[in-house]
Amino acid sequence: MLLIKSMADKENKLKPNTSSLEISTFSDQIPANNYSLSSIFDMPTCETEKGSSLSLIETMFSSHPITTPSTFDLLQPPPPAVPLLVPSQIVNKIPSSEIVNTPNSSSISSSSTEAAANDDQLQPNTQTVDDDDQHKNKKQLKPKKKNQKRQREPRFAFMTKSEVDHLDDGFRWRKYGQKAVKNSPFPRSYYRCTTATCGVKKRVERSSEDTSIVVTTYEAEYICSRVAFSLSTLSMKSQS
DNA sequence: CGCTTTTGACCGGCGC
DNA sequence: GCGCCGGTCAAAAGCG
Repeated sequence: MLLIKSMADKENKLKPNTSSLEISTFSDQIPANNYSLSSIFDMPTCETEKGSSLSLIETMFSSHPITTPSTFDLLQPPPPAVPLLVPSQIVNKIPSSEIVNTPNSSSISSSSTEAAANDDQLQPNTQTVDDDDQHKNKKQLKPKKKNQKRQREPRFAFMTKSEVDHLDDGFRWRKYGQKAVKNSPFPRSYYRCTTATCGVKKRVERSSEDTSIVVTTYEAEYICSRVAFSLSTLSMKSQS
């Protein structure tokens, strides 16, 4: 779990002189009082399973190649940053049902996106696309998948105190949807990573309980790791 | 022109 | 079966 607070002035996208970021990553399997990062030299981690965590270095260079420019290249010279612990109360505000991270979740063979892609590959494409097909309604465009319970990808959320909803986390994202959230005046935005080989999705919504907090939920652990790493890097650079 | 955002419709799971 | 809700699609509009 990474818990960082940084006094940030995130490039031009953020209002200057305003941003105080509190970022936390967590899963619902992690006790609320189980924080780490007591100093900037501690390697922040993304908790994956109960009692285990991956070092960011391990996850960054493991089996998930990223071909994008590195996060370090994309990030601007950091402003002074001060890491500190985030109260566990804030972390607990996220409904646990939203952060799915079962003990077996890390061993799920394919993500929801990948599963969908695999399913598409498995299904023979017997239809030929012509002009008429394009005028068919959406029900016909999508083949139904029966008796396949969709497995949800484990999610990892960052809680960020910021006036800006969509923070620059070093990846390129394309918004593909926005929905009103029940019991919240703020909409939830859905983003898909547009980087090659990166099919990760994320959701961004502002907390209705604390409107200064933006909750960004990633559907891939290694994204979480890289975001955490980039943030910790910002912190370390600012100290030197 | 290519990429991103917007937005209404659609889909599937779930509870009643 | 029906309605609700979260998530996704895709056409149109916007933008650099």
